[in-house]
Amino acid sequence: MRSELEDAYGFLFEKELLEEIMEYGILKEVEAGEKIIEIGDYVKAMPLLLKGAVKILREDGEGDELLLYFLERGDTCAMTLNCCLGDTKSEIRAIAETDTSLIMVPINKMEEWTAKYKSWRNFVFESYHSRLSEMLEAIDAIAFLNMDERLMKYLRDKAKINRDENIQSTHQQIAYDMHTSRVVISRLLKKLELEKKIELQRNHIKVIDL
Amino acid sequence: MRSELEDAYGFLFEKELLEEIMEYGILKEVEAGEKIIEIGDYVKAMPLLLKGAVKILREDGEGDELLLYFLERGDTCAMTLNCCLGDTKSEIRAIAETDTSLIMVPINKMEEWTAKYKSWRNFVFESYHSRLSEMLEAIDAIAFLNMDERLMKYLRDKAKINRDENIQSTHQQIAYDMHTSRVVISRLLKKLELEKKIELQRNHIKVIDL
DNA sequence: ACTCCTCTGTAACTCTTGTTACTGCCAGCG
DNA sequence: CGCTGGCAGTAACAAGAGTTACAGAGGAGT
Repeated sequence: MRSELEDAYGFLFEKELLEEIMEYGILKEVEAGEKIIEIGDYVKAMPLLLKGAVKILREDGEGDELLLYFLERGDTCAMTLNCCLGDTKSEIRAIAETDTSLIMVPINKMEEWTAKYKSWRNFVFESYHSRLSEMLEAIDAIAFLNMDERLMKYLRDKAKINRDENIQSTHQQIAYDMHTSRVVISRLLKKLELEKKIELQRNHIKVIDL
Repeated sequence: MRSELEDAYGFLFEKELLEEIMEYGILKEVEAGEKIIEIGDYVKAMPLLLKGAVKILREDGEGDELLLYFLERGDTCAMTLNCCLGDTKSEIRAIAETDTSLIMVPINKMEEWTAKYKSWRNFVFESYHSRLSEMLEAIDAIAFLNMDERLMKYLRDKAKINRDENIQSTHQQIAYDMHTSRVVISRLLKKLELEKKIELQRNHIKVIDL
């Protein structure tokens, strides 16, 4: 845990802060696909990502989902931050995209560190900043792009986050993430293949035009 | 300025902080329709809303807009906050919805107060929280609602922010805010009128079903 | 090889939204 | 008074996305 923490956050935080994180944080390992936070959960700790990737989803009234963005090593969930401080329920769902390790930091420490460590304050602000930017990007995609462009963006993002141009997903899974239907995704994937931007195989998509 | 500041923020901030805001903040009055922040601007001060309302817009590549949310008295622009701290350009446009007064606080003070005043920290976090929530609401509207539902939500929001069920807008202005075309808005407004949810007159919409 | 189940491809149709084009209305102004 | 320009209503059509239905391909297990 120590070396992973230092790898991911060493250049950001002071030695004492790292020590405190080691002392009060709880290591949590999550497998790909496992749920980390559910909508409506009260969140009692804030996660710091050490390894892996997490996808953040929003849900509509009928239980259908929409992918907002991915988190990576060195990120934290600003939504959780919110919930911790405001003592409100989670408005999003977090699911491990790959096998993931994270450190759960109890809320009361957060308060303390915000007053005590400048580096922590900067981290928290920086984190909010990134998340707002990613929300804007999500809005741009939904509001300004057509489905085929959104799909291409989705595939690129996914390839990037997994560090692998080969994506192991079914069309149905993609459709869930993008809040549309399987048929639409199949149709557009075929179109993208004809445009030589991707290659299709069963349970497998290779992104060429990264 | 003092009484307005106390009205809007008195219950939030300590006396000393209010004094500091009075000392270092600059009062700015903006007329309805005037631009406050443009995309790409470097932001050197953070605004605290005393009076009026501000609309926050996002722009696509072609110069078309999309309304994200409104700010009211007691709000601040988390985006600006971001820009100040991160020294990055504004990613949004801010336009006065009504005649508005705001206090511009220089960035360097912000840093200082974050360390010094707990109430300021809470305010900043609370502000981020609200903005993230509003972004989520915006995403919900775009991703999950049909145009007619979005339009109704827009009209209700607008009536609320102006504290007036009578909206003085042309169909074209609404179309800009919602990133669609005038014809679509006219069509849907007519439909909403038939459903007795609104009443239409020239340059004027009355929201019945608030 | 056969079976079963999941995944993918495709056609045909509907619905919503966007586009183009034209008409008439109203207000302000010379 | 009539002209003009901005605004609103509407029709007709186009395009994109969602839906339903069905056929066939691929893989795992027997």
